[in-house]
Amino acid sequence: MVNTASRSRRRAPGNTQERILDAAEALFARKGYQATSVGEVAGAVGIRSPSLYNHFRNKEALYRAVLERLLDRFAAPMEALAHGPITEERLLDWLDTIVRMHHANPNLARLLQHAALSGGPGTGELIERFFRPMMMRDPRLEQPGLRALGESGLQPWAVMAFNNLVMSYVTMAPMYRDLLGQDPFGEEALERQLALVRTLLLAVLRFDGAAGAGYPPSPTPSGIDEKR
Amino acid sequence: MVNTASRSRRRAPGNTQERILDAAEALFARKGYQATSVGEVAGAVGIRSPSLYNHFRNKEALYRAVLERLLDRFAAPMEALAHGPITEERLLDWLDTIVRMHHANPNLARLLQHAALSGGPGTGELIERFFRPMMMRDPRLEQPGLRALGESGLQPWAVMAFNNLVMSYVTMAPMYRDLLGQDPFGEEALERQLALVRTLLLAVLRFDGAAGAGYPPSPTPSGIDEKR
DNA sequence: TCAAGAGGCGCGATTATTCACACTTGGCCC
DNA sequence: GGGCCAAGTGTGAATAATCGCGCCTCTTGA
Repeated sequence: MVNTASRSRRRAPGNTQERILDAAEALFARKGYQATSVGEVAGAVGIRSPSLYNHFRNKEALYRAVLERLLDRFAAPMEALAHGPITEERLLDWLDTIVRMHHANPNLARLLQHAALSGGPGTGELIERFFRPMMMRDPRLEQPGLRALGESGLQPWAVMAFNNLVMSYVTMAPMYRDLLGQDPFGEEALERQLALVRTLLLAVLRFDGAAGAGYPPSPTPSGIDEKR
Repeated sequence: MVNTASRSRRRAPGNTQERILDAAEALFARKGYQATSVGEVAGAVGIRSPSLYNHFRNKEALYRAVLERLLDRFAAPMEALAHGPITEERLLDWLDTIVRMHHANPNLARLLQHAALSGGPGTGELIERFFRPMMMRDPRLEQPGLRALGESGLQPWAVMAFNNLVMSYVTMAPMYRDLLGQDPFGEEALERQLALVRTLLLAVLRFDGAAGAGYPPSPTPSGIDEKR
């Protein structure tokens, strides 16, 4: 479908727009929206910043394009989990899928984390499009253990917890790199993270009544400085 | 000369240095090191940026002072957990404590998250002083379920997971504020988070064999307990 | 009277963005 | 083929704003 008949001269090795998006994604993910300069992005691509404006109206448009591309990448696999009854093994599948997605492409989690901390353009849409769908109280919880979850009103909290668990692995990984003595994004680490997360889910499901409000109102260990 | 305009009493409640630290902490926590300008900090305090240099040598020194103060606040309660044998209920206490600490003062978690994503001054020290101590393979695991954890080499991974879980609650909370229909930093939310996290820990401890050996897609080729 | 601390001024660098301009193309007419 | 133009994509120079930060003066509480 793509012609690209003649080999480009010394001009553009590939689609510049795509290369800008790649570079911008990496930089926005690492430094956030504000701390990333368009000159930096341009430099990473190998052009000067004014040239970048031939492809994107401004910095914000570039950022939104990056977001859009990332959300699209995640949309399809998530959609697949959206139909049919929810069983234990389907929950495991869901976990498995998002762990692998974030592992294979950590930048969405990083951008979401930046947005959660600092805000920035499009944060509202981000919430609506990425978080809202997975937080809606789901009437499809059919198994007894799962139904308890849904009816106790705990479901969104549990979803949040597991989602945080998965995303923070990606966003905090650099901190643990040395401590673990293993590349957090290697194959072996992925398997370990998968096993751990799966174990947690199974454990909490089996635990059952767990969800119930039957928890002692916290013993309050030692003094914790409140804000003055 | 004439432009006096006669400001209000310039005697502030506490000394200016403290107020600068407060403002800087809030801003660094929200926007990160690079994206925060000293003018912004000064503005929040109610002074001009050159005045700020009467109290801190430069931006980096200010940032490090903020870090220092935060680490100090967390040091004492953490220290309390550092001695004696580790039992199930002591683990629960530990979780309880750090959840409450982060809840009462979310800024350390936010700064750590920024540092994990973008680096910045003092990131190395942050790792050594905050993460290293809690990641060291602990010989004090005495209960059978816990011993399995330690000997399987899974301990650091489990610690990381629970720490991530607690910290990401703080750093991601803004995203969920609307979705949960509740202030994530209110009293009620704290209790809920405490119950959830405690349930998770108990569940995974009870789950036992949890170590992961029994999981199909996780071969776990053994022998990872080596430390680099 | 004195020093701590606040503010005005300003330098040099960097920011996002615009503009005028060069060059390389593919397509079209002759 | 050659001539020609429009579109696309690159550039350096220039804009105004903001950045971190040093210098120097003035106010103020002790």
